[in-house]
Amino acid sequence: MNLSEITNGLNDKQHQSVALDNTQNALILAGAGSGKTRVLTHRIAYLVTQKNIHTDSILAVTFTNKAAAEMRERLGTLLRRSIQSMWVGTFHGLAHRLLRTHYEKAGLTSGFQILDAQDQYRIVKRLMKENNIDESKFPVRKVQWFINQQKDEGIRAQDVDPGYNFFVKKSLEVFVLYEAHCRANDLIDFAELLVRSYELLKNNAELLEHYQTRFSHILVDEFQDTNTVQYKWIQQLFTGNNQVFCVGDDDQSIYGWRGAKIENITKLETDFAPIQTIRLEQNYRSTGHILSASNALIANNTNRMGKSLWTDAGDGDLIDVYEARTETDEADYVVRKIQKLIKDGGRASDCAILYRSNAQSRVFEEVLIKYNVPYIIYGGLRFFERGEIKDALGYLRLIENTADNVAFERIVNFPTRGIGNATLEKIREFARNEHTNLFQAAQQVSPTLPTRASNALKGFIALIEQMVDDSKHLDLSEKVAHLLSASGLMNHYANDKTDKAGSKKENLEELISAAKQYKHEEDSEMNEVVGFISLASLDSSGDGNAPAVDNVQLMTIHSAKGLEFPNVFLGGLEEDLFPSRQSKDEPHLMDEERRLCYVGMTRAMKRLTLSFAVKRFLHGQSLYAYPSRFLDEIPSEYINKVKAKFGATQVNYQEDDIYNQDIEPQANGQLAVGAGVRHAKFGYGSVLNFEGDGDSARIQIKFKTAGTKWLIASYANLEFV
DNA sequence: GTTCTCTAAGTTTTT
DNA sequence: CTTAGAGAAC
Repeated sequence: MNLSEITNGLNDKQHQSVALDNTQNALILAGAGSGKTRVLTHRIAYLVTQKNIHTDSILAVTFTNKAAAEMRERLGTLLRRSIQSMWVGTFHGLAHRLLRTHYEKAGLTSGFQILDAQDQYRIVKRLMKENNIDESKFPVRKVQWFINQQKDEGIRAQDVDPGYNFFVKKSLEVFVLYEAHCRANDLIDFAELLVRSYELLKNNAELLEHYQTRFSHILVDEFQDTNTVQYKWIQQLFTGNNQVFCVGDDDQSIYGWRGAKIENITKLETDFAPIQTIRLEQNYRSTGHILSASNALIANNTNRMGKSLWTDAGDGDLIDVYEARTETDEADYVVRKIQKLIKDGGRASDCAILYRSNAQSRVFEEVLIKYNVPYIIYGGLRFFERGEIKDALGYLRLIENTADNVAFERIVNFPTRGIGNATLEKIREFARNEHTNLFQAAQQVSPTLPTRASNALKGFIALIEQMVDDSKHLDLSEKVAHLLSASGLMNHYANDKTDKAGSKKENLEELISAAKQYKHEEDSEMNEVVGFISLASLDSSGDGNAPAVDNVQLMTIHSAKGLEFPNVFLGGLEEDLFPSRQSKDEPHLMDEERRLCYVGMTRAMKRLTLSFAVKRFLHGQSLYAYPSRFLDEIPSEYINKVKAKFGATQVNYQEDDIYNQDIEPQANGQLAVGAGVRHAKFGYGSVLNFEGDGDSARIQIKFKTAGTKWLIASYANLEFV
């Protein structure tokens, strides 16, 4: 591969960044839509092909799994060679890898488990209860928050100065208990992954030196989102004999609430000196008005590093600002506009609806269903975070490692089998006194219990032992399938009357196929089951498969970062919602809200629509709201104001008459969007959406009486009418 | 010990 | 509007 292949189509600044001398540290201040990912991947390609840097010597860190996957893919096609051995991943993913490889030196056993936010919450809550700390005075969530905040700063419990703040004092008590509990049980929460791997290298000079020598080139994406520990992690690997290449944009820092420090970008210039700073300011994404409006908005922030984006793409359309009467009116306007775009030849997937908080998605969802517009929601409750999935994984974890106490607690009495709190408390006490795990404690305690409890517990122990035995020779997906039926989970959810749509059962079936699709890396530090379980904790999205059908995309602005769409609808621009109420009192929080708005607006390529509702139903009550201050900060010359005429949204719309809709039906044989179907239990309905074909197809159907559901073709037994 | 019903409290963003 | 928790009835 020659140089021109790599630098082809890059502008001057991009070219300069990519082809910097390989002994040079660099900070690339890359504005929204300035080709940041491109520069990063081409830089790696340049190093590998032009400077003969081995792929093993490259460490590339991103913030999200999505970004890491994208980078891997782009590099694969660009380099046309295996990048297997290259360390590309998220901070958390790479830290995890370090800990798995050197678990002993990190003070862990090979079976250590990752705690997700929910697991952590449960543990903090139980510790507080056991130690009589009043939850009403010290909310669990706040204490959990406090603990994570310290850890994001790299601060251990013993290093916290309680001062005279009573809340801090109490939280610190819990922090101490929590740390002891995690150490005793081999538990690693998200923040701990980073702190522990940082300490691992700090305390093992040879190990640190090994990685310092190995990684001659360290590349970091989204540098403005790094927190203190992440910064120290990078700094520690840097010796001056290797090079860093950091890409970031201070105007897009939106994770301050999670401990991210924008200042880290400025600190780079001293801590990694000499470092060359290059600004990428040409925007290739948005048209002129959108860009000017975004520039004007962000100019209201203080302490910017300074940067002004420009484009030669022309002015484009004005930004529509819609004044809705209510949140339903807002959604109605947005969805009908999307329908019109589709009718005029646009694609649904070219449209994105963005919002500040997840709760706002519901109204949009309802209206999209009403108008039969296919959609997909990102975020919200993620696949691997669903209760039924965590139950199943609990069994998988316990079978893999009976010492897994978190898993034990979760499933010992689920589905219910007569093991109550009284019994559990005895098991816990025994485990504490004898320094053993809960499963072993249960084995010891069971004969001493009253008959009923004893039998119940013995039954559970036998069940797990049997499952361990049975699944020895099964592969991963067979294991999952087996445990679902043997544990009684599948049966439980199949008979669950509260699960009206049967979606929990479907999710469990989905878990089997997720296990089937899981690709385990041969040279991994983990076995297949542990690898799968870790994936479930670290990559909560779970939806690896892209939507097969053309869908409108709904997500929070946070999850839209790094993405772009031809048509963006940004809703809920009201004071106290966006900017959020919690950010009002603190100028630096307000600045972050503004950056968030800036990120949202700069996702748009061709058309941007902003909207706000005069009256909004939120938190169970209707409130009148003022338009967001951000709207006032956009000069009126870029804006086209749209207002609801009274009655304008009263459409002559018939529930069942999907043929009156503005949607082009998509078809795959008999299976077609809009096709009428009959289901034995749910009755008549029409197809809204589908993925895949044949028996494995998943079909979304709006039933006349039973609501909207996703069904699997092979189970649903549909009759086309 | 389990299940049902009622009340109260909390609601930004995510690896 | 949701969800978690308490209390009562089985």
